Amino acid sequence: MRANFSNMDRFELVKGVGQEIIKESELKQLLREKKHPVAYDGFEPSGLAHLPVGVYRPLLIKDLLAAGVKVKLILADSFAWINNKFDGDLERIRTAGEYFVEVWKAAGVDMKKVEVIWHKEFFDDPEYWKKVIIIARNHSLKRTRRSLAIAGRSDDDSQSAALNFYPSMQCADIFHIGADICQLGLDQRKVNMLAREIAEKRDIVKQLGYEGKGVNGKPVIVSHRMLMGLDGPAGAKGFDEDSAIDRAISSKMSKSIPDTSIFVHDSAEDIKRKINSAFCPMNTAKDNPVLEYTKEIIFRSSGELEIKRPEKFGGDFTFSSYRELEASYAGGDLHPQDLKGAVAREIDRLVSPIRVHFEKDNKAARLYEAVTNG
RNA sequence: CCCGGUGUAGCUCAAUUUGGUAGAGCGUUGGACUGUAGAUCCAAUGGUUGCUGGUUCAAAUCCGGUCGCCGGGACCA
Repeated sequence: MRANFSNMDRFELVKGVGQEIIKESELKQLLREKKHPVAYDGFEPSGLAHLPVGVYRPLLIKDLLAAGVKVKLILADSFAWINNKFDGDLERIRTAGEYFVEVWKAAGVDMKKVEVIWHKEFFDDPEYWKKVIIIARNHSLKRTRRSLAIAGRSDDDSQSAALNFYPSMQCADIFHIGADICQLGLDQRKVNMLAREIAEKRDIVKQLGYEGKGVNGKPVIVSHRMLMGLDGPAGAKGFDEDSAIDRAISSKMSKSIPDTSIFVHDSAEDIKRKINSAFCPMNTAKDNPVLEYTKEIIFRSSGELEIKRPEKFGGDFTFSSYRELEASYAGGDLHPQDLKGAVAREIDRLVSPIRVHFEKDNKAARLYEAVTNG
């Protein structure tokens, strides 16, 4: 990897990670001002690692690291506990968290450069709770409910009251770790926006100990894309007022729907079968999950893609950029079935080291076992 | 703790009033059509009716008990 990136290169790298950036001008400024700004991502340990978490996120982390960004990863064990994951058993939640760390190691992330934070540490810190309350004091209950972005608005009232702590806590995380960049999924944008709004008050920023962080005491938001499920775009489910964002979130690949997800433990045959049955309209680049994986995963990881196909369909061909491939596909020169073959092969190439690690390594196998039976 | 509602196929629900061993849509699988998928058409797959005891020739249905979920209320010295 090259050692000296220009600020413009660094900007392009970070920009490439985000589907939405609030705001680009601030990101530019941040990268100018700080050689090693802090970005954070966090999530609740639960279930098995699928493509977005097990393969895509590691690729994004690598890009951030390459841009000189310091990456902090919050394993939201206490959030999972509040949410009653694993029957509220913190030990099992922690095991699930360790499993994910193991996934990223196997995916080739240099975990020495990534700071892993267990949220439970904050949970036990009175200073953290002070920040949670300061944030809660500075926005309305209505705003908190809006930030939750729970699908199916009609039964919002029957949700656990504990969920109301989420937004204030998640915001507090940002200030508590002094994150310059909120690098979470697009589905988390509302909470990040809330943090920006709260950060507009100077005295609050001071109380939260966030002075000098972000840009002018405000965090920059770099929301990464939600990879689509294998079955393609879904209708809007009410996650956001913006219909495009709503659809993007509604269409995301979900761990809880195994048939539309690829997991890092899937065999080459599984992957082939799943990709082959994926939604993939001919000549159409928009809302096409297979093309999305091609762009976001394959080209992000290797920079070229070889298509193998019978002579009668044009013979083998190697694309050296996504742009080139998309044009060919949109023009009808590249057939979906030929693309699928190549995509399945390349996804397996990325998944197989992880899959094998969890089969061969004793510690990893034990974690996998524990999460599977959890 | 009390009152009410509810529990039926993987999912959403019907059949309970007038007992006769369960249906639909969606999903899943296969086929047709496309050199992929989807859409469309055809076919198949689907359930110890929460659990338990009883009444009856016969119980998803009636009666008792029990468990889970949802809503409301009471208690708050």
